[in-house]
Amino acid sequence: MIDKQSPIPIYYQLEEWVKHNIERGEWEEGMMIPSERELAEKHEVSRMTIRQAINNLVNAGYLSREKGKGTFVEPNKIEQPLQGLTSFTEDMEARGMKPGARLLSIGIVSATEMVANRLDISEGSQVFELRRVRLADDQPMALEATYLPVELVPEFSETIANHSLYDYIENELGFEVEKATQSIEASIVSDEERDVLGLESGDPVLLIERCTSLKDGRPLEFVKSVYRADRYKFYIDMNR
Amino acid sequence: MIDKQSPIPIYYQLEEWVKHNIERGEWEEGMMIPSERELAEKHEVSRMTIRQAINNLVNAGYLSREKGKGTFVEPNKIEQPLQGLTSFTEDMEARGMKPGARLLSIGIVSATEMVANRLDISEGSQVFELRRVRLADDQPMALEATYLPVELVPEFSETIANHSLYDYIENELGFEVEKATQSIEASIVSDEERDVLGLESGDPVLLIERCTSLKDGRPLEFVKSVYRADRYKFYIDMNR
DNA sequence: GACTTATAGTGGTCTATACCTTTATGTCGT
DNA sequence: ACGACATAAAGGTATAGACCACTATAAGTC
Repeated sequence: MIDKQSPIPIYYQLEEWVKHNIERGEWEEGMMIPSERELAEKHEVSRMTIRQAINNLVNAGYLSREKGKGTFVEPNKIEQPLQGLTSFTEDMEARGMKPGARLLSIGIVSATEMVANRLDISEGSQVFELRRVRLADDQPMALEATYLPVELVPEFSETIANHSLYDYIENELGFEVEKATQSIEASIVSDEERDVLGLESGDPVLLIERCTSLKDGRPLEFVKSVYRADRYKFYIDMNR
Repeated sequence: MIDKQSPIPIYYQLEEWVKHNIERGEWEEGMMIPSERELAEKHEVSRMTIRQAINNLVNAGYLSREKGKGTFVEPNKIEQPLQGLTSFTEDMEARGMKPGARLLSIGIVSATEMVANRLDISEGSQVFELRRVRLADDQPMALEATYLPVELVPEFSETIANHSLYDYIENELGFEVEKATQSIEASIVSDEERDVLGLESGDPVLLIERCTSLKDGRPLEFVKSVYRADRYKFYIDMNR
């Protein structure tokens, strides 16, 4: 179960073991897990070691502690990881709609001042540009322009663009997506956007900009979206 | 500096001391802080104790560790703690504007269907209603209506309303604010909102709804806001 | 029966120590 | 001058034990 000779830290092995118990339903939601002292004895490790494992799982939201009572399994962490960074596809599926896309253009362009600023590169650098109309249940939902520095994405095709960008980046390129900064504002649809979104002049839209960064801090992606306000509402959960 | 007799945990006192050093500029951004062993000796505590303090600060984003190198001060965490749940006041201050409010109405009303739903109470229940025009640098920024179940807020006055609601709830009433769910959408200003916000017909606005809950799950507050889109942009940071 | 008091079990804090890996630097031999 | 090796210092992991604060329960008292 736990291999003390392994180069993998014991506390990490314990984390995986606990998560396994939760995911396999061995330990049900709301249930009190064995006490730290019990677990320490069972695995023949120090209590501090089991505490380190539990600490990490509490921080990750799998468990919660209650002084004097015990440690308990928190409800459904299944969909929680999506809470933060979701792709359009994930977002639409969560809303029970069929996601889709219509390609407007794809290619390499010179970064405008705005794009260069957001991606922290020099103006005029080459960037991949991907412009799409995003569909929900085959109806236009948003107009989306994605920009990626060419250095980070050696090969880029339409095929890749239509699959999960995050999956491609994390699994194929081995980069770790760390965080994103979004800005959301309201506006009136512009003349160029109007027809492709199927709107009338004066209709409101939601402008969303997103900058995604890698774990090492390098900007990875800049996305500028224009959502139909009559069909899209942005939801966000926050903790104190 | 550190009081070992205090009921406040030593690691927490150390956290405050480190944060103090950072905020006072004693330890500059990017600088390596003294090693764990040095700090442990200086404060006459165990290395594990100083590590607990540093761990918490690393999780909070104040510091970062690099194995074999040292522990370093991360850049500007000044506005970061507000990342999650911010009041209008905190929000405006973070933007470098002077927050203010003009009271429109305050009192107890019967919950409409929408308010009752959000606060998880029966329709027609009594709720506190607080309607204000929110000002930034003395200019109208948003129209805000706040609803609170009467059971949770025994006494409520205009004075309290003008101070920090969260502080009042956490410190005076002893409730712990846990999380909030927000929805954000774009719209066109309505006729009733137009004049009080100083807008013209057809101007875009950002509609924000927020439901705040206590740690025990009970809904605490429902806020419906209408922000001027020309002055307000919503920012949100997310982690994967 | 109702209240108080002990008691055991829980997580929370803290110590002192040991040994590991990673990083940077200096020293020696060539 | 260059490379190989030793060394020091940093954070990372782990131990065994101690005591504290809080919670629930059982035992005792009125």
